[in-house]
Amino acid sequence: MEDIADGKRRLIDAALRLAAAKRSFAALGLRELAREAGLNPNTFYRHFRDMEDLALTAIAEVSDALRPMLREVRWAAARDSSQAVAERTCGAFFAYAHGHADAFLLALCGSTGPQPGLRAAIRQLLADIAAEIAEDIERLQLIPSLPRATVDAACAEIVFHLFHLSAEYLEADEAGRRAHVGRAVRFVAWLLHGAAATQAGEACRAAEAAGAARLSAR
Amino acid sequence: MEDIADGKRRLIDAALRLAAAKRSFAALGLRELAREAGLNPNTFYRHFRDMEDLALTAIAEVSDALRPMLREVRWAAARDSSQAVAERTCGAFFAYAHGHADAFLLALCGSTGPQPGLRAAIRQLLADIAAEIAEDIERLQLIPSLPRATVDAACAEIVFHLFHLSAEYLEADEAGRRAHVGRAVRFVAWLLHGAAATQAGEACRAAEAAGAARLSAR
DNA sequence: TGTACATCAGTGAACGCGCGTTCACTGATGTAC
DNA sequence: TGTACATCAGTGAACGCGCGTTCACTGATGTAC
Repeated sequence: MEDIADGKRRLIDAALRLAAAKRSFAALGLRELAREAGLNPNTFYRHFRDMEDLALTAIAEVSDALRPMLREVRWAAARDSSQAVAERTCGAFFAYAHGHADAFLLALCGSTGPQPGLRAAIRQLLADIAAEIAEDIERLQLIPSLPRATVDAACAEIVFHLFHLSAEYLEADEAGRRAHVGRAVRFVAWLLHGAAATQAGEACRAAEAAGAARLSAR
Repeated sequence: MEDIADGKRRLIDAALRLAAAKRSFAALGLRELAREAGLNPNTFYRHFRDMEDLALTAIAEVSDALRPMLREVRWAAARDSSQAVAERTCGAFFAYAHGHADAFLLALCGSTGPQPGLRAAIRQLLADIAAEIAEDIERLQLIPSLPRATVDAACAEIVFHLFHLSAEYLEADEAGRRAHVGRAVRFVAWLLHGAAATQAGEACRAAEAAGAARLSAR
């Protein structure tokens, strides 16, 4: 991470800048990239096999920074109040997206782009974040009524939703961005309440069914 | 729609085929497109100003077919049972995505792509579908407890989620596709239940607050 | 401490190729009189 | 009913340009002895 060659660093940064500016990683040219980085086109091959290789490197950097940061936010928020966890995680997620808009736009482009490896890496990043959230929900006992499988599923939907929402977030102005964070927070609340309510309903129905079975067994 | 020139039709179809195959509309070339359509590169200019113009035409066709179809499905399902509406709408949505995979992949690529007009058109399409669902929920009195603004917001989240989910749906095999429809149905149930529960909670708290105010006013 | 050698980032010229866009053209299908 | 003209989809050649990739090279930094 730290002892990365100067040219490699410049190529990654240039790729983020260009892909974000033209909102397409697929249409990014190697020479265009080298020009932006102030390097000979050839130098690209010193560091990367191809464009996908570069994108995977950039995504790995985002993953390594974003995931521990979010985890840290959740544990800090949990110390204050369990209600704050969702809100603060949403806030931190979008704040990171805002601070690393280029990387997020690359990830958003890449998630629907031509490189299967890149699509898979982004999907994996979202899956990892979701798994960590689910784990924290369990460890911090935030929603004790929900079975782990349901928590996993709900977290996957939440991370998926927030990620795609970040596309609209990044295009908005200051007021719009605040509105999007609010929208996301409400979405998370709805989904978790809904999952809990559905769970309770099912448990209730199961209990009723068991009761009916006991009655009819008499 | 019907009296569309033969070459124009072939260019649109070729664009859908190529964009879906390479999973990128941005990286689609004009000559490549004409080759696929079996036409002279020049013919493109007879029918379209540029690539964005072509994409907007394709999206408009999808919109004109998909929206009335979904509406029809909802009203037909409502005649059977109000519970079936969400499930059948999800099913019909993904069935359409499956039958028009090329167009959906273009829309998915386009939603993060370089052309601002195309991004806006896709966003508008999703907004229109969401508005129609919200309208139907109100007219069919499917969730009478929810105020219209909340229904609007929930529908927007649902359509947004299903649209992006369709990317994973289209990559899955037969079993995976069924699983994705199930996932979507459960998601919709969670979100609507959650919105209703949150609403009830707020109404309750408001009532309590009003009660407390009345008490303290004595 | 000095020398020889290996490693590695970056260079510059050259290649053949497909690109978007232009121009002037053809040939078929309406349409006015 | 016939003729002249307009409209329109599609053609083919040509343009200059930027592309990805290759090759053989430089010069700096480490490393073994």
